[in-house]
Amino acid sequence: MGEALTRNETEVLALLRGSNSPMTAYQLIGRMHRSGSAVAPPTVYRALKGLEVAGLMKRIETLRAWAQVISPAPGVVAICDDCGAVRSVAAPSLFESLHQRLAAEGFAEARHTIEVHGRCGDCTGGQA
Amino acid sequence: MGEALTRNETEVLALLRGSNSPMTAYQLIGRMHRSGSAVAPPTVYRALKGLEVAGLMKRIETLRAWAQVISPAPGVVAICDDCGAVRSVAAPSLFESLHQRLAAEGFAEARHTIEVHGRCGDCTGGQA
DNA sequence: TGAGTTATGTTATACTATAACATATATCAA
DNA sequence: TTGATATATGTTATAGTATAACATAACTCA
Repeated sequence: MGEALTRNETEVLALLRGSNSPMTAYQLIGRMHRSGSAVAPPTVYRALKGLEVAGLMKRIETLRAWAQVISPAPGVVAICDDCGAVRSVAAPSLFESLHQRLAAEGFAEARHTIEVHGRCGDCTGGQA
Repeated sequence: MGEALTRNETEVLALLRGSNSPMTAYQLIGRMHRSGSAVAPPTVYRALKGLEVAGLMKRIETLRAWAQVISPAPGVVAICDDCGAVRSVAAPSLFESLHQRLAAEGFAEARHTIEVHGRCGDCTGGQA
């Protein structure tokens, strides 16, 4: 467990850590070019995949972009359409009730994607 | 309300109705070509957008494909990885608890995407 | 040494989606 | 009937996202 990251994975992770919001694969490629690593798409897609498997990143499906996420386990991804920030929020009871609901339909879950767009607390200034 | 569908929208909807599983935009284009309408991508993307606005279809983000959906309101999309079938399941209490959970974080929701992959009842043969 | 494995590099191409502009068709008021 | 407006469609080109396939390097360890 906890495999060491490769050189490319480390570089991609650092870029995403330094970004407040998700980046597309091609934004990452652009950044890497500017910083001297002239990588091709497969390089960054490989790194993204490795980081995803390691649980360090997620593809944000609704943005077709990639974000570093902290949360382990399945979480709810909250995406601020204002500042771009992405947070993964734990919600075990929610997943439990989702499980109940789907089991009632005879559906056996394997993988969840829950993304919510809106405005984060910082951007609403408190008035949700 | 209930605007009439355009010719292209009608054709795209008919194709999706006839399909058990979601189709990509380019699969739709291919089908339409074979049936005599030599449409270009913007044509089908426009139709898809119109149908989505009308609440008749959804883009399945995790599949990058489009599916006819019945359910009104926000629902949970259950996708069978075996047979490809997509169902939209109502789950009002789930959305309510999701709302509570996010409000507690100061997050003001605007739009949800909930997609669950797994195996449907037909494919598990009952044993979930 | 050399066989196996993992990471990387490289080229090309597939797949998904939209911009921008052109044309047609419908509606309706003057 | 004309023309103003709006809506639908067509057309060409291109942007943006992702992977296949093959080549090379580097590492490990029997």
